[in-house]
Amino acid sequence: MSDQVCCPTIVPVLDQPLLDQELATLCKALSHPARVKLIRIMLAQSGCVGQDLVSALGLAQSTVSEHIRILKEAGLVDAENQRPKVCYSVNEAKLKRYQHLLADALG
Amino acid sequence: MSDQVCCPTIVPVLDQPLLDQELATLCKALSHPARVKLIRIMLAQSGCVGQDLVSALGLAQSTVSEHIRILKEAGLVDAENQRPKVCYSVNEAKLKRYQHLLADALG
DNA sequence: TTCCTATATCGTCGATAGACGATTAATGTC
DNA sequence: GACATTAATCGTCTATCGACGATATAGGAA
Repeated sequence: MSDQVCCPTIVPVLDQPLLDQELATLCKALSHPARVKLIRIMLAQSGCVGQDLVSALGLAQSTVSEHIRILKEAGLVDAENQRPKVCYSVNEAKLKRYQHLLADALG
Repeated sequence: MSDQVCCPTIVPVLDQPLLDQELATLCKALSHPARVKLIRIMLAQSGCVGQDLVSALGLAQSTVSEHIRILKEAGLVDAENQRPKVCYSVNEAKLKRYQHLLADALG
């Protein structure tokens, strides 16, 4: 048991493994600068075709596609098929949820 | 060049590689549930000794130490030496900066 | 049908993450 | 001095990430 100076009592912090996991997963999705930029671009123009994202990032098409996949998997990005193109856009609800979780967990 | 339906014009999104990187780095620090929980615990009791964190997480001491190191490296956690113990606490300023960055970049 | 375009997926590679046990370093205590 | 306690570091292992080129897939256009 630890003592006085810095933490006199051990506050029982609620175990919230699901929330910890959800927040961590969302953070992970944004843990790469390319993915942050993707979100910024999509927000700025309310949806964007993949080709333009490839140009904007200056990475290989397969690499950008993979970043988009990760964002979709986290629920942060939606894809609307307009064959042969695809329109990607930010899922605003998920973004809000993310910020809510953050505010909730981290004050 | 892409056309009409989903993104009529290509909005020139400001290149902000430093901000993208900073936000991504902070997100990465929180991209593991154990680290989210560490922050939650530290916030709940305004500082905490390592031993208690080890008990709370149920992971090996070396593993917890590594998670703490990552949080310190991101600037999210400060350590105050109280030999032989160490008191860890959340750097509130950095936390605020994180939320500010998020709000700024992601609306 | 035969191309062309746009996106997704596959396979590969090197780098990094995450876990652990063992060890080290720094103190306080006996 | 010998010992116990606490945290940091080291070494090792497996798993995952991030990049790329090559290929597959699905439509539209000629």
